[in-house]
Amino acid sequence: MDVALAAGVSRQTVSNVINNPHRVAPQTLALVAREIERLGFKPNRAAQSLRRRKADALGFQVNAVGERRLGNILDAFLVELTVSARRHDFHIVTFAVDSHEDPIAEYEHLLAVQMVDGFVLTSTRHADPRPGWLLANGVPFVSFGRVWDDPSFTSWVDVDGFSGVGAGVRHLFAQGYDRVGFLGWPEGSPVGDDRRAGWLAAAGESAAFDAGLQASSPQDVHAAAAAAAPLLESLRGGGALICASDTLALGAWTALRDLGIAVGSDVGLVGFDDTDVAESFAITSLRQPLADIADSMLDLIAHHGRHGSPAPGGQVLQPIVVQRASSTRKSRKR
Amino acid sequence: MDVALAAGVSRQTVSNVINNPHRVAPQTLALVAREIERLGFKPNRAAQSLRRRKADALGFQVNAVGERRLGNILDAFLVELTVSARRHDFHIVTFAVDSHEDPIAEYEHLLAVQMVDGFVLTSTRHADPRPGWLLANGVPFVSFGRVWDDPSFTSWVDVDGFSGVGAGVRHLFAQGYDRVGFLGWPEGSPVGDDRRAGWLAAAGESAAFDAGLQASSPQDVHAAAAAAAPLLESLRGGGALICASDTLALGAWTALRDLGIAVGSDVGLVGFDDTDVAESFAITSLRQPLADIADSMLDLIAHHGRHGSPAPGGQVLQPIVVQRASSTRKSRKR
DNA sequence: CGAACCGATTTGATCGTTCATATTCCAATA
DNA sequence: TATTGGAATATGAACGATCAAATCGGTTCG
Repeated sequence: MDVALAAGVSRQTVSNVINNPHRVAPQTLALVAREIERLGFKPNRAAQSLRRRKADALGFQVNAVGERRLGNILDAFLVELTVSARRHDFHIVTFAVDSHEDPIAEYEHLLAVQMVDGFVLTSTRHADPRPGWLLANGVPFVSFGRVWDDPSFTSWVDVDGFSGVGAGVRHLFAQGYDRVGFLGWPEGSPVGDDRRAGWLAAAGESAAFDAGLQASSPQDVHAAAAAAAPLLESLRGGGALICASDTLALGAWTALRDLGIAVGSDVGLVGFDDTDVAESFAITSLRQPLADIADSMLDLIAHHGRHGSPAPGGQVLQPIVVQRASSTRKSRKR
Repeated sequence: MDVALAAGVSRQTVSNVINNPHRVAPQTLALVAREIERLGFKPNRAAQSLRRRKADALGFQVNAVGERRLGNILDAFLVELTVSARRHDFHIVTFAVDSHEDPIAEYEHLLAVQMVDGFVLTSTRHADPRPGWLLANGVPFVSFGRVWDDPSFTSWVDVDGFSGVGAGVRHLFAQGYDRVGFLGWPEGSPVGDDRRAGWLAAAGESAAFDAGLQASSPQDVHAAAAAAAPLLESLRGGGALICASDTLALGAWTALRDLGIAVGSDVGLVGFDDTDVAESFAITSLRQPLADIADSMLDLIAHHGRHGSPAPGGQVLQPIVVQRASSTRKSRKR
């Protein structure tokens, strides 16, 4: 080792300077640290990885090809995750899984060749085989989004859809809209149902509550526009619509335009996720705190790595209202 | 080594079975291969990496946080790259660079610790320091998009914007639109200027060519709508507009709606990149062959890896017209 | 019949680090 | 003075693969 030679100490001492500074005499520490700095020494990851039997990397399954990206936060999430990972001394390795293939195989492979130590899961489906398999094999992982199937899985971080929509509804009332309708996904998706329940609870508190002011549509702009249109007709003149996603909100936005209803000043509109779609169309939305989410997730996984067992308890983070023109009642004239 | 024991051969023979099968006697080969299969043996990447001094991984710099993703193909590209990488025995490692930080430092770091062997560049800017540095240091890399600054950099794969727009223009004429205008970015961006030139060349061939039928706008839906509006007025009744990006096209789309002009049947519209935006709004667009691009890029980088020097010659791939409602003149009544 | 050759396989060293276990040195204690 | 203890540092082995060179059998040939 070059540094060892230059500093006149053994390789182990250099190793200790980096990994166990407290074991090294202050004077030696300073000397070696200076040489490390001077020579720009960086420990070789392959060698570390081989000896320590860990990769310092996490796998991240990217959306299958052809998957919808519009109004999807996962791409933005990957960026935040990458940024966070650096602080946690992890690297992120992407991988894809053929849809007609055993989804577990690639996870198994990456672990077997010691390419990654664990995984960051997203888009956990109903009856998803991954959490169970990972848990059974003692593989560290965290999921972005609750693993609704099984409450005993606790390695997750999620956003509070219920409270989030509630906050959105209260925001709309505070802006002076008198009724708030809801456009969600068809019943049956845990996330969607949670958000709908948030609307029911918050809007239900108002005097003018009408449980009929809701509609549902799949996650598609065109379909959402069609589903929203009749609802928007009845919200004309001071009502507002809150949606389970920005994509749905965008659908509603185009419907409003087609109906000749002024977005914001006549009918309020709020989306969910605060994707680029919301920003581009000036639609108020509920921002998922992606940076905090990524950070929490890596904390949880690092905990697992250190203690050998999953960290207890999932974490629910609060989204925040990002106000834009679509929920601004009136630009004040002066 | 377990397999060696089970097959009754030395570890080196097992290694040869995997890496140099021709050196092994057919009978031994079969025997060892069977044991490898049976025991599910996968060579440890850390050990390989240490010995061979290569990481079998490429770095991919993700968009800075806060970067526009709407109408951006890079997220989709990363997916294709990940898929392709697997075929080329590479892994993709994402990393981010703080905007106020030396952009080279992270590249240097990843190489120094032997986390990656090379890089896949995207979004090469004018006067980008990266290609020069990488070249000077003999680091394998490919760029998605020409490195316009310096024609001596040949490690790139790009899409032919000139021809692509030309194909779009011809498509529009074939559909029966009589004039084709252009909405592009402000002059000065090589990509944008290339696409504009493609319009000039193709539209210039038509009898009714009017060089005044163009406008420009930054890459933003709202701004694009404002810039497109006057142009669209003069294209009413059988004209068409081709745009330098889907984002611009989406702006034009909203402008058409606001002007009460029927998209497609009255005025044609074509975007570029074929992102989700185009699909969601039924806008005809020029599809970048991302899978082919990723494949070509990895071929180039693998070439560098094998031969120690950059592969000669950049590659230009052709985008193809994906027709949707926005450029369909009339749904045939029956 | 021995030398030379050849393909198939094995052996020893090595990549760069960390772990486990020495060793060294010096001060405090019996 | 000899003993013990502990902090600081050094040494040998190991992680799991590949490389380079050695060995082993068996042919071929002079």
